[in-house]
Amino acid sequence: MSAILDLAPVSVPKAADVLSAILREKILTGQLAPGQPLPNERDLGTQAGLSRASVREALRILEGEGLIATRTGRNGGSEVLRPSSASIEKSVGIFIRGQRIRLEAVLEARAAIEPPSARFAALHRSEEDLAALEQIHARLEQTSANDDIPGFLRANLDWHVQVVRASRNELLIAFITAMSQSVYETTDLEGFNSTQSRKDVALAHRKVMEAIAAQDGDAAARRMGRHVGAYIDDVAKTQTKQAAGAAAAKES
Amino acid sequence: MSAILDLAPVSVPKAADVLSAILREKILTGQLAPGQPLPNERDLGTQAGLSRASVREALRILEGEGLIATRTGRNGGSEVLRPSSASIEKSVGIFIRGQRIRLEAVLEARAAIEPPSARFAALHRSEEDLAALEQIHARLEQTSANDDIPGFLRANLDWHVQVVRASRNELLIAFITAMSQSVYETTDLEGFNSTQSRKDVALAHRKVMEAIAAQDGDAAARRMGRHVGAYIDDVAKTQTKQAAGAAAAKES
DNA sequence: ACTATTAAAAGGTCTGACCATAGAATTGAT
DNA sequence: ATCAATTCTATGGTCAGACCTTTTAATAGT
Repeated sequence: MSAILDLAPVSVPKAADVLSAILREKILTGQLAPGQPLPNERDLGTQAGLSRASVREALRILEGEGLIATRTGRNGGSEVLRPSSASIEKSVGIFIRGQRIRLEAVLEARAAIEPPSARFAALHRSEEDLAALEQIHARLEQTSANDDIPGFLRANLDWHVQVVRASRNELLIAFITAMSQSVYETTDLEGFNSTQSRKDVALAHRKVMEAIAAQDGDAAARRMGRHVGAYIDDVAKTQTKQAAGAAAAKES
Repeated sequence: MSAILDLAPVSVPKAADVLSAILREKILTGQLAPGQPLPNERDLGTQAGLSRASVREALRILEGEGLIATRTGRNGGSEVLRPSSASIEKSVGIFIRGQRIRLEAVLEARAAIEPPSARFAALHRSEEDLAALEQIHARLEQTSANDDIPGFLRANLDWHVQVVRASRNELLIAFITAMSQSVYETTDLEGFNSTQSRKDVALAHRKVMEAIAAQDGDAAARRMGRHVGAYIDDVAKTQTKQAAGAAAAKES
């Protein structure tokens, strides 16, 4: 007969996962500080009692998480990195593309984050933040005057990111940056075809900047809210028009 | 003599990166649909003209990005996954830990996202959403009555996540979920020691739920804003008290 | 028809070799 | 002594092939 042991399904973790988990923990707890070099792959294998192949898989995992960087050549090897928002941006980008998130949903999320961010920006902004905003705004007006639509879109997005930067909240910055990338890639440029619409954007930005400069959080949040709300409406209208256009074209 | 060719620094991408990029593109564009099996590693190597080691590194990268899953055994192999918010949660968690983001900053970001999310929730919520909220709320009151502080915290966080779920915005859901995990791990439980503070939380939740049920977006956003604002103040106070206590203990 | 055994197909791991790259060390001419 | 060209070497990148482990299909036996 056989005794019933009521064992939980025994997990068989892979060597590379175990090693990467150990190293990840050392990095995240600060035992391995940013800039510090890891032993070379052969030594790591010897120390861990693993083959070089397994060590390499572990390093690849950490590299994918943005925790280390690896260089070839003499004095090469793997170096510990400070985790940046880059991997958040990557995963958000994959999420948006993979889930086929609609542009309106991305804009909606952006619209949710930006007004409170503008409030924080008004409260926390430094003089450098204001200068950066002004510089981007100048670029916005320059590209607008030159009918450089892609440049205008770029400057527009950069301005919004910079507002959030001024909030000094690293998470909000990471989220906005991640979404901006996708917005840039999927935004239709036609919405900015008219000089008037570009002037409206510039004016709204100017009002928000004034509130931020004056450290008036309420006004900054309110004006930003109106601005992004109007923008979403515009996009919706443009897309409706396009859909109508497409339908008309189909009929002919 | 040697002609000047003005070459850009020629990039030497790694085999695994190239292969993973190709497969990633096929997955994200839908050429490889979720559920579909990839060829086995040996075949992939033959098809791509690469060694199995390189193929495995490529698969590991995709696995880390949550794009495929791999099983061992006969009928095993790699299968395409639908990208979920799991990898966003992972990268946000690493970011928070690695950058040593303060709890207040996480709460601040949450406080920024939740009021607009509550507004969307009021506009988009289904009956199922309301039922889910009620159920979590019941758990909150149950754990509160039992002085089950960890359970109360869990129910509390779950409720906030569920509100955002009702917003139907996948990105906001992903962000909130990601942050909640970190909040749960780092929140000090002392803030909920008093029966009164727990009752305050329950009451605030009730008010928000009423607004969401009534599809009153403005009220939902306003009430949620007050609730999370009060919560942040509480945390700040608790931490100040703790700091004072630590200082006093030091002096003695 | 059911159970136990065996076989096969897949991923997981290891070994050891060799290639490619980048910086260090050496050499040699001025 | 200095600088430029050359050679060397430490490191990651790649490959080939073997073997182990896990899972399930196929088979044999009752």
